[in-house]
Amino acid sequence: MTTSQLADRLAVRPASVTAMLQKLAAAEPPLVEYHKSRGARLTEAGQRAALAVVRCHRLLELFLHEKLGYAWDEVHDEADRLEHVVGPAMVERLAAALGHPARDPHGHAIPDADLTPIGPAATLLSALPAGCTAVIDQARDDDPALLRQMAALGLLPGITLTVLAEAPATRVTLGARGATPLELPADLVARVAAEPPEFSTLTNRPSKTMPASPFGPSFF
Amino acid sequence: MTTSQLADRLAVRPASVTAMLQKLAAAEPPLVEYHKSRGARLTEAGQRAALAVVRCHRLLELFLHEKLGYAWDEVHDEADRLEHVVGPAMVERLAAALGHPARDPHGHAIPDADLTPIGPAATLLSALPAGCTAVIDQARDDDPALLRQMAALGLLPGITLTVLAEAPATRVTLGARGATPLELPADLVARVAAEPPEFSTLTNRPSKTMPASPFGPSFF
DNA sequence: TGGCTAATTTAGGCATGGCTAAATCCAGGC
DNA sequence: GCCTGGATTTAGCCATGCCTAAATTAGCCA
Repeated sequence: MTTSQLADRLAVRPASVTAMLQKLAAAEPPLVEYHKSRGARLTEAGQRAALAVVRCHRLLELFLHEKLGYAWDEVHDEADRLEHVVGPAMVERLAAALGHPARDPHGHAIPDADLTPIGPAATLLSALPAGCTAVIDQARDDDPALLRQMAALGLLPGITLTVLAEAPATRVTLGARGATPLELPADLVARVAAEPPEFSTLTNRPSKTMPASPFGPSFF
Repeated sequence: MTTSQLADRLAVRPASVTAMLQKLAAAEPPLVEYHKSRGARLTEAGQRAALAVVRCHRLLELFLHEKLGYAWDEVHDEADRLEHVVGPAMVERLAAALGHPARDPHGHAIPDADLTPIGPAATLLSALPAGCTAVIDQARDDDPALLRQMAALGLLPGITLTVLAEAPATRVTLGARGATPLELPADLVARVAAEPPEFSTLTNRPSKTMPASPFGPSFF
């Protein structure tokens, strides 16, 4: 990662990134390996620290959705604030209370307690060739409007779709066959990933109901 | 409240208190009414802000105990960190998930959603006259050792006790009558409050089991 | 009323994590 | 091999919330 890539992602000035990278590289143990004017990369320790935060964030998202009845487009911001103060003990209690889940409400893998690195994401819808059949795997969690749009279209993790055309616009059919074709917006197909049915661990498990949790929180 | 009283309670230097009081008094709306060199007092808005934090803190404590299986002496610190980042929506969802409870695990009243001020606490055990029968009402939540000691003695909110003697040490019997007398440490009786049975809303409701939650979290 | 002591406030620092502006670096084009 | 422009780093500020040390205030007693 270069300094400016990080600055863009974090919506922060490059100078601030430089300062923070220097600090993280000087930490004990160092969390990044930093080569002046040349970019930085996570160390082993840095990757574990990052995975711990990701684990916490995703468990919180699932908790807010499953146990408190939040809609799947509302959980990200709350989790973002909570993730930095939730202690390790609470993370594990949350995991236990949720049954040590493998995925958050958006389909993202939840790192296990050992902080094993998680594999690469599935393929973006925008990269699927026409004729291809795939299972929705995950969607970015930081754009509520995207998530609401997906819910409205019935485009949820676990749903199977078939690509009819990729240009000029992505046209797909949902479900098995014969359903009415949908035209998917370009910004959507660039931020939703899918997998071949034979790879998906979500197939035919159309997630209780990501959007609004109409049944209410599970412990009422 | 004077500056030094606040400094003591907050374990902070008086100079820091002065600075913060000036800031809170200058806030819009002002949260404290501050008279230079003369002390400060909460404004209406300040009291509401404080009650909102207390409500959040106590709901979190109850949540951690009831839903995540924390022991009652472990919840305070976690709640202290969480209370400042939990948003208003989550507070109300927690309240709903817990059934809009009136008390936290230590017996403290939870302010309602309207932030109605809560009444004065019950009487300290140390102030009960010999011969008096009372129901344990609440205990300070910020001292895990005290809470563990109470649990070990069976001194839980809702438990009825009778004071046999107040000096030189407080001796009590727990439960109805005839039980073996207990001698209570001075630091304990100064931090646990009780009420006359006819005032208590906890009578004969010896709280499922404050200490360890042996049945595990309620939604397993 | 003067003065003394304790309480309080002011003045000036430190660390965090952001910022801008200015210097420096470096890679590609000539 | 230079030179130039974008990327990067440095230098120097700002706000927060805490600190210490010094000045000030206030209340009490003679």
